[in-house]
Amino acid sequence: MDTSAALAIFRKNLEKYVVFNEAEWIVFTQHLKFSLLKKKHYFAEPEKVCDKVGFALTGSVRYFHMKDGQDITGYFTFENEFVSSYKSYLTGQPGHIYIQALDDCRLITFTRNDMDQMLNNPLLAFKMERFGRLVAENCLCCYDDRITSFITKTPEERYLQLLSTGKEVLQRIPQHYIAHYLGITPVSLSRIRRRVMETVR
Amino acid sequence: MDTSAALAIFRKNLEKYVVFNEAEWIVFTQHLKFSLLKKKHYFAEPEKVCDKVGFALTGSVRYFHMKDGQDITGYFTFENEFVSSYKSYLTGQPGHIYIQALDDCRLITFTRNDMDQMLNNPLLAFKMERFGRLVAENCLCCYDDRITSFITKTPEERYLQLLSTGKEVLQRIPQHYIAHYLGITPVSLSRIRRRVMETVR
DNA sequence: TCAAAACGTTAACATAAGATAAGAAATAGG
DNA sequence: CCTATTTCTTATCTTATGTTAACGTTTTGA
Repeated sequence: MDTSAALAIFRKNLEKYVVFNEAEWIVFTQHLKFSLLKKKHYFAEPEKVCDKVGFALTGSVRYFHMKDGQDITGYFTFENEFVSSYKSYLTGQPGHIYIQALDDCRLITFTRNDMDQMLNNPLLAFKMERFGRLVAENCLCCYDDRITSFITKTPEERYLQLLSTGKEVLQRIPQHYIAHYLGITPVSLSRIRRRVMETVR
Repeated sequence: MDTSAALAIFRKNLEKYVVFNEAEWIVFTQHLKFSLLKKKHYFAEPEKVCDKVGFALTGSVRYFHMKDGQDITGYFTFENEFVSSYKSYLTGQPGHIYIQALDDCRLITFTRNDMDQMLNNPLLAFKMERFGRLVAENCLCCYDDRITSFITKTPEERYLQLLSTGKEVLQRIPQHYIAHYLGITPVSLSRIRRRVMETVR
């Protein structure tokens, strides 16, 4: 995949938020950088400000916390999705999470500074405000669903919900990471799976 | 509190997002309505599209789900905060939650239609895009913290965290509502409180 | 003011989850 | 290809939570 093909894919994926005309796209792309995040390397780390957003052309990442020396996975993103310690990016404050590549990731990135420049560039400002709004709003809806599932569902129900939404993309993810994503221990998820299997039978 | 005093308070509270000049403010306020939501009445209900956002001048509201005939509280907001079934407002799809007044609430409201008009009004569009973005981003940070607490903390730790953030405003809220907000049952919260008391002693 | 409803605690019991450890299976990486 | 690591399951034990019900207290609303 060459640079222009990658940009075309990125542009296509942005269309659910905003559509750039040619002039805008030229300026926008001047703020983009390509990078490779190799497997097990970190996109973000605690105590550090995450001043950038990435878009994964290929590869996937894992978001995790460290608590009492234990690594607790909170989220994943996959190809054609954004990657960032979003809260840190937004606030400019140090984040609390690790973001680690599960595979080699080909990324398109822009920094907070780039975004601020674009927000101050009359040619792009309006569209970037809208872009930022729509991304945040979209993200908010996902967060809302997730909080609701913690409030109203049991771990078993959350697991069944995850199965039913059938993100086959989760197939690749080790099960103990998924357990923490569901708010339980790997051992507990293993038991839930057995329970579910026996019930279905 | 008369109308102009109420508007002044609203304006002041919006300043953490955007600052309106006089011309903008005049247009903006033309889209606002005042209303009274009486105690126990609903601002939003499941199956209905919530097409508006409120700002509570006075009063507080409770957000809850119904599951198997049981009422499960997910959130609260208080005076000088926004009220909305935000996801429903954003998507235009029917919501899943009840929003019920805990006290009589004096509200300033605007509809989604009003917002869309303002987003299409050159005088206001840019500022409203930014407003929408900053509100969503701010909300996102709160949601992020909450999800993190479900992933990384025990119910007891979540309760202690809630105490320490010392929102005295929660003092007014019945404890069984807070239990569900923390993702546990009222009986369990009562036991946690006893445990904590005994430990402190 | 008074009866009804809501609220918080406690108890008893059943169930599920956490912690730890062990072992088998799958995977990774040289 | 082979070893080291990772991953998943299972077992045991402990602890926390859910469920239900009872009781006393407080609050509400007519």
